[in-house]
Amino acid sequence: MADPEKRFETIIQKLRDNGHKITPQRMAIIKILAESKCHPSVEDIHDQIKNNFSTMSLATVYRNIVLIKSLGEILELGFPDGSNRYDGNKPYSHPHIICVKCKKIVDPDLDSLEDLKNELAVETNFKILNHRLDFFGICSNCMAEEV
Amino acid sequence: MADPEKRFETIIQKLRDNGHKITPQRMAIIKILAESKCHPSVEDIHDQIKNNFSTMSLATVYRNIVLIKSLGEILELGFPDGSNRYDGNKPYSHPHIICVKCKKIVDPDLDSLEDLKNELAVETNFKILNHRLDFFGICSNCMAEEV
DNA sequence: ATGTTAAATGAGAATAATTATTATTTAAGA
DNA sequence: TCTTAAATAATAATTATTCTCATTTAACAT
Repeated sequence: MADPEKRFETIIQKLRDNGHKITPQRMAIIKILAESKCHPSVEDIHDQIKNNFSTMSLATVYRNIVLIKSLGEILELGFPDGSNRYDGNKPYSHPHIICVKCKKIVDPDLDSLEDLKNELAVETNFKILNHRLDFFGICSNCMAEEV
Repeated sequence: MADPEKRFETIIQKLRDNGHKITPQRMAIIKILAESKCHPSVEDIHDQIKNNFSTMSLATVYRNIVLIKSLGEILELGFPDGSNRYDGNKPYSHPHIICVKCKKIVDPDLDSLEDLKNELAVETNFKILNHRLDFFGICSNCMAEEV
């Protein structure tokens, strides 16, 4: 996991470089995205900020996510049930493993992913650009709780 | 790819076994899902059937997909832009590689996927149940077209 | 410091995809 | 053929996201 402070600064700088203003609302959103505890949803972000910023609009969260995504600084994870989750800490393709019980999301390091990509490139002749790899299972904690 | 005829029969039989009626609309939907050319969307299915069945309702397509999904006979692929695609031919987790130019979806055979799963299980201590693996890239055809 | 201006925001309306409702139709077994 | 619960068509309701527009404000110049 990258240092949230550094990620925050990186995103802010990128916005500055592209001529965008740094507003308090924007900073609050980026602070949460830079940390990306548990890959928050738009609602999560909005709820969290509303505690300090009672007038924070949902539209502002959406707008900022679109903007920062267009700069390549957040990764969007869409799920079939329509829930979108965001990761501003590691904004590039990487595998996840998700506990179907407690919904925890873990980022594993998988050395053999390179082998898989090589096999894929050879077999399909595609030029591979990025990926979305999610595994679903039950974490050791939830497994222990099962009787 | 499984034989679409066989897949059709399998799904129909499973519906019968669970006490569901076999209507013409239902059969038309299942016929398309059993083949799953290019993993159709709800709209694709509806449009295709409307040619023969002018009164076919969108809601019926949605309802049948929910039902057949609950019986484990179709795989739902949700994408971040909100588009959901369906595969009733191979209704279990399997990797895809998707051309970002022509949107073609290919199902590769990846022997090294087992190694990856093993590495993952060891590293995370999760009990792995299923997965969603999508690679995005450019197919050889589209690559050739680039100047 | 103050003024200027284009960008950003808040609030609510608009949109689009999906789900629910209800009256009507129909598949399947008696 | 009859009966009945399930399925359908049409449309209303719902929900997540995007748009609109009046207002505010960050950033820059003076």
